[in-house]
Amino acid sequence: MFSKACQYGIKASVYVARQSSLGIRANLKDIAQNIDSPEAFTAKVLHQLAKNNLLESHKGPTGGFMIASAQAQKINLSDIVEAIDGDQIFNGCALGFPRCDASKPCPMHSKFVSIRENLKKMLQNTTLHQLAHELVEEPTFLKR
Amino acid sequence: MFSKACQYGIKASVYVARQSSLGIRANLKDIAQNIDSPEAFTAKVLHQLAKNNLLESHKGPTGGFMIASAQAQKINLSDIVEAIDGDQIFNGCALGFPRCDASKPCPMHSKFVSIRENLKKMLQNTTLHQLAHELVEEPTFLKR
DNA sequence: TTTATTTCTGACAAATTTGTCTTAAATAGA
DNA sequence: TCTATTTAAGACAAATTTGTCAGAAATAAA
Repeated sequence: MFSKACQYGIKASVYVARQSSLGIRANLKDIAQNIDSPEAFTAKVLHQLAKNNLLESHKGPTGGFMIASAQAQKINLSDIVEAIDGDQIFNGCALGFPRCDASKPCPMHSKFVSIRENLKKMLQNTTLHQLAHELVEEPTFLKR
Repeated sequence: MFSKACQYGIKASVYVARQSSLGIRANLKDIAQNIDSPEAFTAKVLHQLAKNNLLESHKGPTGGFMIASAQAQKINLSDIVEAIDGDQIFNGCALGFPRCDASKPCPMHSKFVSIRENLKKMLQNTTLHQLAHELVEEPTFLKR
């Protein structure tokens, strides 16, 4: 469904947002440990998110990553997913056709659109703030 | 969402079922041409489906692949997907955790379960016969 | 029985995704 | 200014998925 890069990206974003809300700037090592991901690979994902203005990065000692709470309320899961995996998941055909719509549907089209739309809506309606917040009030986990 | 192997598998199954309903046994070359897929790779996928009893294969001249209409009514899309991609799509966690449920949820869990269930139900409730049949009464396409 | 055709099988190759490593660039603090 | 720390960047490596090829096994038909 989502690539590993994307999964790491979501976990990292949730962790950074949560730390930020506590006034703590999270650095790479800290993030990777807390979401149980390979450090160097996670660095790339974080950089990708930073390039898309989905989080702030700061170099140097005391540096690290931040997402202001106000920002976290504006960022949807769909933004993160799209920044890393692209928009294939939102618009793509189940059978991989470059073009597939009601006027020239693949055999799965009519059954698949509503699934895809549900997923899209869920991702577009879920903010990063929500995920980070719910993590606090009723704990959800970022590592096993 | 689905691997390429799985997409080929679905397309091939639909094509074979359709040909079978016309009394025609489809061979590899014919299938690959009509679903616009690499021949050798498709052979592997077909073999995988045959191993799972989702279609019959016959060697030798006039050989090829078949799915009896009665069978096609019993085969669900979920059977095909599971035979090729496994059951990760039905039960897997959005963030990739090996275990993720209400008692120990990942941050996306509560939002994701209904999406996953919808997809599962759709695949379980759609028969191969349906897809192959709809292809006839209101054409859907297997290649572009 | 022989031949031609077709699926089966496994080794190999290419492409993509995932992951690692090293060096550069920035910067906070002594 | 100097040093230590941290992200940025890009080359490289491993793993997985996708795709190819060649020969074996089965079988229909002559």
